[in-house]
Amino acid sequence: MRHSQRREQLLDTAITLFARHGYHAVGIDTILKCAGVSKKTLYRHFRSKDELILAALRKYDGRFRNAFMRQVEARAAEPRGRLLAVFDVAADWFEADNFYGCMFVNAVGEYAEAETPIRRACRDFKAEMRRYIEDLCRQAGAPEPATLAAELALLLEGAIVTAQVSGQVSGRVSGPVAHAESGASGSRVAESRGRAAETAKSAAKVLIDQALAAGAGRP
Amino acid sequence: MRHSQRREQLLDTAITLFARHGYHAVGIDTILKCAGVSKKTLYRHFRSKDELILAALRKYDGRFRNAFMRQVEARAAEPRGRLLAVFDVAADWFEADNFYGCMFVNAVGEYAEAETPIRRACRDFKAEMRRYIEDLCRQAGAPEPATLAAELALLLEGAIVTAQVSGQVSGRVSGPVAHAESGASGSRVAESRGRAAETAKSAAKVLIDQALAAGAGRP
DNA sequence: TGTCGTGGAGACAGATCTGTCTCCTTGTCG
DNA sequence: CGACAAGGAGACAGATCTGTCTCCACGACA
Repeated sequence: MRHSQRREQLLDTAITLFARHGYHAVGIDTILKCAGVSKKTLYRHFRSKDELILAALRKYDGRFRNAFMRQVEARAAEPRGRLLAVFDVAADWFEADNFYGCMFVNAVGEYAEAETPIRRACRDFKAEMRRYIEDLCRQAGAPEPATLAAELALLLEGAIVTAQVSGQVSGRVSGPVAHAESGASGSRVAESRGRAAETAKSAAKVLIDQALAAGAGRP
Repeated sequence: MRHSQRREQLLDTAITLFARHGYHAVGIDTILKCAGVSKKTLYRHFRSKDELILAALRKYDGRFRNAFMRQVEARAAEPRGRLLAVFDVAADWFEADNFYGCMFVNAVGEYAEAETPIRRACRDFKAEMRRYIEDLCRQAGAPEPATLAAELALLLEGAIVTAQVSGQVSGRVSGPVAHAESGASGSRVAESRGRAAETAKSAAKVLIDQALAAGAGRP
């Protein structure tokens, strides 16, 4: 395996484990075992666990935003349609098995103290997402794209958290003991989480229409 | 000190520390030292750390919801005014020094796996908050109080997370080293976090008015 | 005054964590 | 073929974590 391949393997494993279990809860040894990489290799690429976390967040940032935007653009061609498609893409995300909320929000929850690079990475991610929504708002002709974008971003953020907290856990991952009611519960779980996205979408529609109407009524 | 006083002292300390640093990051010994209580006493009251966390969340749940509702009701008498006051109360909360986001959301981030009592406590908290908002929506005469409440709850949730992630850290707590720019930065921080609440409030106004207008136009 | 429950202080076990270091294998390139 | 860098496996140090246990002080009450 090539030098850089190991690095990516390490980061991918770290992303998966941190997303699922949290940051403090996942030890270095666990990541190493899952990635099939030795400790020496890890510390050759990253100076410390914090640096690994930071690199993982950065990689996830790029990958997530890229996929998100591509999916939004695949779903609709018009700016207004794309603004609404944001919430459809979110619904798909929520219904995935490996949905554990927003990695960045969870990271800030664990690294709240002080102004660490980890916090900065999280702020940057949210700012970029907001900027993308703002671009869509501007293309849609909103008179105050920044304001509308801030409102829609709030709805999206709220939907993510609500889907994370309210949705039951997937169950599939919890171990060898099968739950009694785990028959069709998977899809029921997905449905309950997807509802947050639907609610956000219907609220977004109201806000978008109101903003665009206000823009149209102006000289 | 009385038996039950020690228990409450323990819980209050735990709430403060968990909120600020997270759950895995705070060890038992730290809580004991801050609370001025011995290890024996802790394990007399709680079987394990998880049980302490659960008890802390439950106590915080009651205290927070109580204070929140009292403040909302002190700010406005009419149901519609109270729905909006929710976001003013949130703004005050965000601007407090000891604001570190929602304890429950952070808890779910760290205990995502499996269906633990901790997860359940978090879900219950969010459900109760939503129910309170739904009651206000019903009193305000919304034709579909559950739908409007879900939308407003999403906005509130989004504002909490956004205030937590986007807002700089307070600084005051970070140690003996004073930051160079810590002169009036405290209020600037509070202002940046309060903006999320303002955005949510203006969006809420649109959603509420639209819902109430739809209700008035119906037989 | 003697007894008993409560709690403080902390030693201790056993596990786990991060980060370093050694020993050995493997693959690559001159 | 020979040198050398990369990596695997894992021992190790030192810290920290949870949870149990002992020893002792103190106060309430018969």
